[in-house]
Amino acid sequence: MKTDRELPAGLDETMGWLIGQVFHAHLTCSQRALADFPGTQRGYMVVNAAVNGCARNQIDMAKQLGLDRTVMVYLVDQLVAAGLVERMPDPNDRRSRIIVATDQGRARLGEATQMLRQVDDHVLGSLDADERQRFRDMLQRVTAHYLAGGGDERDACVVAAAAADK
Amino acid sequence: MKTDRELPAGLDETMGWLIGQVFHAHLTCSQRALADFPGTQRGYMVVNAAVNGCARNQIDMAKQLGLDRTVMVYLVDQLVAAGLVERMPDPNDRRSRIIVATDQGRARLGEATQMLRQVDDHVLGSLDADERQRFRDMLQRVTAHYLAGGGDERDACVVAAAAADK
DNA sequence: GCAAGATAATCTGTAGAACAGATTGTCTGT
DNA sequence: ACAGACAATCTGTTCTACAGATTATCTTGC
Repeated sequence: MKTDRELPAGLDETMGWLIGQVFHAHLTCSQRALADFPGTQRGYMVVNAAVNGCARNQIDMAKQLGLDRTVMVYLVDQLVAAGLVERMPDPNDRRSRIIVATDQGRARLGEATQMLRQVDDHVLGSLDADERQRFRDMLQRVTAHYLAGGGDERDACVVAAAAADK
Repeated sequence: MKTDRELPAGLDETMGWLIGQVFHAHLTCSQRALADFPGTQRGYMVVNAAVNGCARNQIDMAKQLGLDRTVMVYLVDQLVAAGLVERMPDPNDRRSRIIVATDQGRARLGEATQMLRQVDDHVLGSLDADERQRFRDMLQRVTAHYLAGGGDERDACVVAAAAADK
């Protein structure tokens, strides 16, 4: 009754398409959930990183989050304007600005995190609790493995190898 | 020795970030694999759909693949120029063009599919064969569930519900 | 102590993609 | 035959990411 729209023939076996669909589903859904959060998903990431305090400065944070340094500028601008974070001058290096979360930022982050949890439950609605845990676990391992391998850099050789045997 | 780059604190629990990382990993890797495939991933999707012949015309195919109709135009343009597909006039409706794959298109699709399989193996390298199968299965179920629910449309209510209890 | 190079943040300009809207040719129903 | 709908295309606008230059600051070598 619901499955009048089926998976496109052939594509349902394509891993890239499947991942893309799930990504898109989660993206659009969380986009709405974070609609009035400055910078939406990326803003959330920055505030989260600020709360955890695991970055020495803007560029360092940008690298950790996989953002462009120039994007970071107006992203932090928005968050500062909304009062969620502050640019603290680094006493040890006057070039650097340390991004610290305000109390309000901490509070908004908590709310947003709860809403995102509901998004997770919605998007992964067809998996039971046990499967969800396994799914998350697999994602973590794949991500860790990818980042450990240096991100994009190593991919080239794989492609070269694949192109070789033709 | 490899894990000098760890998962950012806090974010590693965020489902959206994890999915995004895996998506990005697969995207960039398959982008290189399909570098000389006209239209890269999207071109691949179109040729695949053309081979399966499950679309009545361009717009229908665009809908099935989740592409914009105007994007479809220059995407098919590229593929025609490369000789992978042809725009056949629909004898029943002269407005429509049926997208059919050429022999060359079929061949290139086969090659590309093989390369993408190697990309899958590379990106999911940290999962064993059994886990990979379960992972793909979960993705299929989540995607089917999402598409069956009408894609984006239904998401709004979830967000509304989440926003309500504050 | 100071010139030379590196680095953090910012600003500017540009290239590319996505999308809305108008246009042309065609179909369908009355 | 005429009005409205639809397929494909074209045009123009908007938005975003990114490269490159700029300014202020730090570090190093002499």
